[in-house]
Amino acid sequence: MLDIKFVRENVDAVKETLKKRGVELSFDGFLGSEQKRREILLEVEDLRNRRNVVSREVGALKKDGRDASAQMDEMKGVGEKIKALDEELKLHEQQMQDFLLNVPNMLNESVPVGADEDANIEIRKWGEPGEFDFKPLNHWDIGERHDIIDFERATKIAGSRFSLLKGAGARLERALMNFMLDHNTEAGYIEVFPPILVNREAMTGTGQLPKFEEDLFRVADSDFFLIPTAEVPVTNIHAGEILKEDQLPLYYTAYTPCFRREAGSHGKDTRGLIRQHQFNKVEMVKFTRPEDSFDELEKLTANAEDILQQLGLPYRTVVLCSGDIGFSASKTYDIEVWLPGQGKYREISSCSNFEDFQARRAGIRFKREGQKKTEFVHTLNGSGLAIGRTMVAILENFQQADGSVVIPEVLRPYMGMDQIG
RNA sequence: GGAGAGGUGGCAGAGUGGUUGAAUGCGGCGGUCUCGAAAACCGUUGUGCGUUUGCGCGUACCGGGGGUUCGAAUCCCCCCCUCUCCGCCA
Repeated sequence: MLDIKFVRENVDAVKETLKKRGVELSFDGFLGSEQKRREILLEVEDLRNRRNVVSREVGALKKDGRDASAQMDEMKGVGEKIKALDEELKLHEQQMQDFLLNVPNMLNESVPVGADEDANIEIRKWGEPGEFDFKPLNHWDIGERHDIIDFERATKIAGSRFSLLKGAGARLERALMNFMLDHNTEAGYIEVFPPILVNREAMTGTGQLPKFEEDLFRVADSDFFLIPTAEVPVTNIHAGEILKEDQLPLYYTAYTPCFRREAGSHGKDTRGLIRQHQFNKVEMVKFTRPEDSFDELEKLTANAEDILQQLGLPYRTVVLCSGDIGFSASKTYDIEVWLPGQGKYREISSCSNFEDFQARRAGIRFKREGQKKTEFVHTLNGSGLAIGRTMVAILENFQQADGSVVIPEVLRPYMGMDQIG
């Protein structure tokens, strides 16, 4: 959420950002309503003040055993008046809130302007796509061949966009999970295991609600939602808290399953593990001081990249353009891993700085040493990494002519084997 | 699911209609003392919003919402949550 004062004083800049993002949003009534809100507030607080003063008088008079009926009569109608104004005020405040909750974050000036992912800019590349002297298979073919991924039975159990991992496949999933958590823990992240069902408030705090409810699974007859990413419960760990400056920066890492409706992606990635309703991910979340957040974004991204380097998977890093970046983010790097089966780079991690956008929604603040006033922290998060897609990358990149798949060195202690097949 | 208890400041814990933003203790911060520290003593210590160049002032907040009243942490109604016991259960 943007600061209402900021929006009031920077309407043109906000409109410019909306344009860059390709978002249509009407400001009609916003400024007038905001003006009106403050006028009413002034009036109603004045009335309250009067009531408080007179009521105190009444108390003093009665204590002395004197008559206070004149004062009491004077205040008779004031309560009603306050109530009426309060109602009007609430209406305006609700309008402000509804509006602000649907305004996306401002963009960092380094974000390239563009309509869609074609305008994203590659800023780094690591490793070279391997040469194969045979036609590399898709991961689903490899999975089938070794009987480690079973899509048919998963469909029977749940439906499309679900998968059943078996044997070395299930083992690889678990190995990746543990390897990533260990990696991040060594990098200074605190491991947590949060609830994966969260309430509406938490979803609003990180920005999934109210705008993107159709992307989420909601549990029937309750107001619980299945998390689409660990970002939601982990960022909300400190919702409504005031942290001390010396607690920052705060790093967390969490493995969780993630659940997404994929409502708008019919026909995309219908085969394989790339786009699932349920997938596993290890996530990193940071809480930082405002002045540190962009340095921390670089470090966060580097940390995610390091996982790919240790696994020996070629990747490139792109900075998302204004039309492709998410609602809550100020700046985002996507890390894309090379997939020989598809012959292209695919997103495997998304690392974002949200600045104070989520912190304002969720009420995550901190106080500087010796300072009285509180400030919003900056929040960041990034995948480290999406586990299913990492499995895809390993199967496709390390497949051999004989059909076997070589397990990366760093995973072998976790896998208990050197190769699959 | 059944029965009961309870939700007050960072924590513990008073407060049942009139300067109570809230006693007291602990913790935190500042100071006195000390070579230094501990102890002791003194002082200080919530957040949001509005307003003001600033000091400040005003207002709201004692789980949430509504009601009674000149006035509510205190009375009434509804809701939520937590805890204990029983039942069930990984």
